[in-house]
Amino acid sequence: MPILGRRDHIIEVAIRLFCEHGFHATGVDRIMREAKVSKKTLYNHFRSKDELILAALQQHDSVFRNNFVKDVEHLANTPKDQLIAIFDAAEKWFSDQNFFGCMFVNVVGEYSDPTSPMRDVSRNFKQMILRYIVSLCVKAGAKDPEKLANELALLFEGAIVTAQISGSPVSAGTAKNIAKQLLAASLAEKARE
Amino acid sequence: MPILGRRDHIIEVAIRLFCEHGFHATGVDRIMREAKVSKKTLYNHFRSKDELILAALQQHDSVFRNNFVKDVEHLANTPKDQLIAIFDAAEKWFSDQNFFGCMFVNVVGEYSDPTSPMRDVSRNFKQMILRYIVSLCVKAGAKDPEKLANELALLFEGAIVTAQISGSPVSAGTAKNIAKQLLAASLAEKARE
DNA sequence: GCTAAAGGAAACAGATCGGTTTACTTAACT
DNA sequence: AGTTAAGTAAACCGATCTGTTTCCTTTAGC
Repeated sequence: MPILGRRDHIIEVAIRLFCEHGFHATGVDRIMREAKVSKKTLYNHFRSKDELILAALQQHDSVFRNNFVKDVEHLANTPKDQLIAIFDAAEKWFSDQNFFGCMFVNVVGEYSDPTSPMRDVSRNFKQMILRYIVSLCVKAGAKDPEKLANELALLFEGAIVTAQISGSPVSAGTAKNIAKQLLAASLAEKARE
Repeated sequence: MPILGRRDHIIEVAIRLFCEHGFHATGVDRIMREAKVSKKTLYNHFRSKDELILAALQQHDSVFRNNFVKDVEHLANTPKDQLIAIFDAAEKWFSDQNFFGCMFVNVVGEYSDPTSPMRDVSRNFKQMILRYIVSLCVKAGAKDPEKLANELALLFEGAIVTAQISGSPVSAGTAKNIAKQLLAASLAEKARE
């Protein structure tokens, strides 16, 4: 296996284990065993477990972003419809056998120090999602795009956690329903100007 | 210290540490050290760490429920206003120095086995919150109380996680704003009958 | 074909994990 | 006053944790 592929493979395995079992509960021994890689190789690519955690979070950030945006764009064509399609993509995500909630929410539950780099990555991820929703709100012609985007992001967050705890994807539909109302109200207000 | 007081004291310390640092990261040594209790005493009251975790979750369940309902009832008098006051109580909660998100969300991030007793406790907690909101919706005269309650519970969840990650309590206001719209719409639909 | 980097397996280190046991002390009840 | 239950501090257990090191094999480039 090529060198860069090996590093990515370790990260991929680590993401899966961190998502399913958490960060403190996942030891490096298990990661190297499941990645079929020696401990020396693992520590050759990552200086510490914390660095591997950070690399996993950053990788998951970009992979999730790409997949999610792609999903939304395949599910709807106009910005207005895409704002709603966010929750269809969410439902698909929640229905996956390997859905264990949001990795960035889970990591924040294990590292509470606000100066921790893990929390930085989590905050950045959520801000990235928010910026994406803001851009759709602007293109859709919302009255107050920032406000609407914050509301939709909060709905998204609520749907994720509710699905994680209940074990059911129906929360996506609940959130979608509210989103439709908020979007319609925002567009109507704009039209009334 | 009386015997029952000692057990409760251990649980109280455990709850604080589990909330701040997570479950796997908090060792029994640290709990006994901060509770100023010997290891023998701790294992005399709890057969294992898992049993202590469960006891902590159950205790937090009832304490949180009592405090939260009391807060809501002090903040508003009518069921309709109390449904909105949920988010004022939430803002107060988020502003606390010792706010580390919802203990039941955090525990689910560390124990993914759906048959785990920790997840049972979490599901039960969220259902208890939902039933409370349903009862308020019924008393408020909502058109579809179950539906509205599910929506408000999802908003509540979203506000909690958003506050936890962002470190700001403003998400409570965002959720409150949406809640007002949903409640008004539900009551208006009912009146139109 | 030789050199050098990289990987694998496994031993090792020191700390910490959950949990048990021992020896001694405290406090309460008849 | 003497018994008993419950406490403490600390040693101890085996397992596991993150991280390092050793020794040997593979592989790739010149």
